[in-house]
Amino acid sequence: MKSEPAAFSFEDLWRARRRTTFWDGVRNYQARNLMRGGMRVGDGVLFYHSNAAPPGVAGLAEVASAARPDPTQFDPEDPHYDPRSRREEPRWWGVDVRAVARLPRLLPLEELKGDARLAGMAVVQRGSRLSVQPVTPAEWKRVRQLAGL
DNA sequence: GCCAACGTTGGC
DNA sequence: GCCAACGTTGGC
Repeated sequence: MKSEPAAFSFEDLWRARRRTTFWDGVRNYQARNLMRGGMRVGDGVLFYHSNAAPPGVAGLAEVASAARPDPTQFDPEDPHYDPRSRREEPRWWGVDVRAVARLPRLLPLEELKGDARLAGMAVVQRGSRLSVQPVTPAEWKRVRQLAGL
């Protein structure tokens, strides 16, 4: 799951109450579908810093709730307000995410790209903009290994 | 700041 | 349903 650290970093999550936050603001159907249908409580999450110097995996987290409607879609004052959303049929969903482990070091995208075993990983593909991406068990293990865990 | 890649919108 | 225009993402 990607976040711009200037907006919300892994350290922000680590310091949050119960190290948990609701992952709101996702406005992409593919990413929504992954959160709503592709996640189970307890699933591992790679917390990725995008638009950062350097970009990369900043920490480990986990899915901490089932998906539920994102309240920001109904709030006209919120930048993620979506006037097309109706409460009877919410368009945008999110999950709770809980920080689980800091990494000994940030694992830069450049290293992910340089690792043959991660060649298929979504985040290393050219033009990969999706903010929520699936990670295979093998990729998960390899990332942990590279990060020094 | 640049710009390629991508998703969405809306005219037709 | 097509596709050009547009806005956004995100690496560099």
